[in-house]
Amino acid sequence: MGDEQVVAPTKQRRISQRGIATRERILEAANRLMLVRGVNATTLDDVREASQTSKSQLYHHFADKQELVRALVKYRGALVLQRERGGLERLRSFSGLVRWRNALVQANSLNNGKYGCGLGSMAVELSDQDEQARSVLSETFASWEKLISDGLHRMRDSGALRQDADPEKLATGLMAALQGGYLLANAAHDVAPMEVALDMALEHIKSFLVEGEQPRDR
Amino acid sequence: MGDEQVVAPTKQRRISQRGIATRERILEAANRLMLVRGVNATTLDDVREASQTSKSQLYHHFADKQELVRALVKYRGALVLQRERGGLERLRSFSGLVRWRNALVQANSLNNGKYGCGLGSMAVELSDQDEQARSVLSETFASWEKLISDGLHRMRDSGALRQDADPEKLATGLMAALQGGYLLANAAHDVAPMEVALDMALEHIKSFLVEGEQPRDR
DNA sequence: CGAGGACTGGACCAAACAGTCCAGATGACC
DNA sequence: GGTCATCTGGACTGTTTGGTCCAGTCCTCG
Repeated sequence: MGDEQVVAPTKQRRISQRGIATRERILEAANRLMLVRGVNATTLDDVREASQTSKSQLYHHFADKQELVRALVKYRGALVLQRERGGLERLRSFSGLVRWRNALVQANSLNNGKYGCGLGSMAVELSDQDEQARSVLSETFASWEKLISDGLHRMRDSGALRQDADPEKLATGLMAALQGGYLLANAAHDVAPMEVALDMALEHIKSFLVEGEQPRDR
Repeated sequence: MGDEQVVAPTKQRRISQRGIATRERILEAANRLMLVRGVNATTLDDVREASQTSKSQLYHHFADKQELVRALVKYRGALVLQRERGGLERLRSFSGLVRWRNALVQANSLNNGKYGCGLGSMAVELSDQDEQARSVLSETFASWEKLISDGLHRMRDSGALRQDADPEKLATGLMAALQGGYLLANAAHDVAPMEVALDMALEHIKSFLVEGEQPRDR
């Protein structure tokens, strides 16, 4: 993580390395600020100051605030999917799911549950305000769920999961538990509800494990 | 429902019926607008116009926007708890839980999943912005969960639920599934994810039902 | 029925905000 | 190394926003 160029510029005009770097710097600052303050409570002057840029740079790289927000939606989506791909694309066993859970819980407990999920909070704030942003967010959630359901499919194919398990529904349930967990943890400033929620979802998946089957990987 | 005076005025100065009515009208308008646009995206002029009041009335009844928002948090909290008390305080069986689920799903499907939960969306928007609002929201969620866990306690006491079931954790999990379901349904503009999430949580509770026990009420 | 506080209408204000503009610096390509 | 588009600094603008003010009306209670 960190330096990769996660989102390509939109327009097909010539673009310099310096330009790319500035654009990235703006997005990175917007990402940081809007995660803690929320999208609507963050002003362009906040972003300008935090990114050490000027008004003209903001408007050179983004048509207006809405475009910046939409770019941020894609930016965050790419970051989350990249991170989650790392934790999920080799998922083949229940214990892998537990490790994935632990990583999320640990990350969230570092801020005592604050801030919630970067995608979830944007979804709440933007869904009824920017149809295009909502649509991208919805697709991102779908991709995220697919990473999970692909893993569950692998588990089912390998015989770890029963044939009557429905990977898509299990993945949706797990994602809802995760998002609801983030939300409650944020309201409580305590990671505990997120743990309970994820454990419920994992317990539910566990109930579809083939009886007596033992986890196979390390 | 509709006309009950849900939230009492805060200050202990004399207050007339007309004043109460105006205050209520402002809160009702703020409630309506901020549900669809979000708190930060709704201006006081929006509220003033929608409530057919004037600037001076807004500031006569509320110190500033933050106070209005905090009053709204309590107002919505009282409304939700009132509604939920109706659906949950007589909860004694699993089928009662299913009826409760159906009511929520049906209500949400009327707007194709849009808008989400009035409390959940405020929690996301305000938790990192207004500590006092966060605290009230957190307590409201706790009260809501208690309505559920009280019902589960009754089920456990009556022998419907196994002794090793933990009503508090089950309630938290169910609440997380509900909130996550609202969030995903809002992003997808489709109630389906909420159904899947609630069904997962209900299935989980079901796994704690006493074997062979039949639902007893009508 | 009079006095004083609750309540209201709406003009007004200062600050914050998104967005514009242009002159100049930088970089890429011939 | 000349040319032209990309990129940048920052002053500027028009509007929106939260918030103030005051004159006047309504209501309550003695």
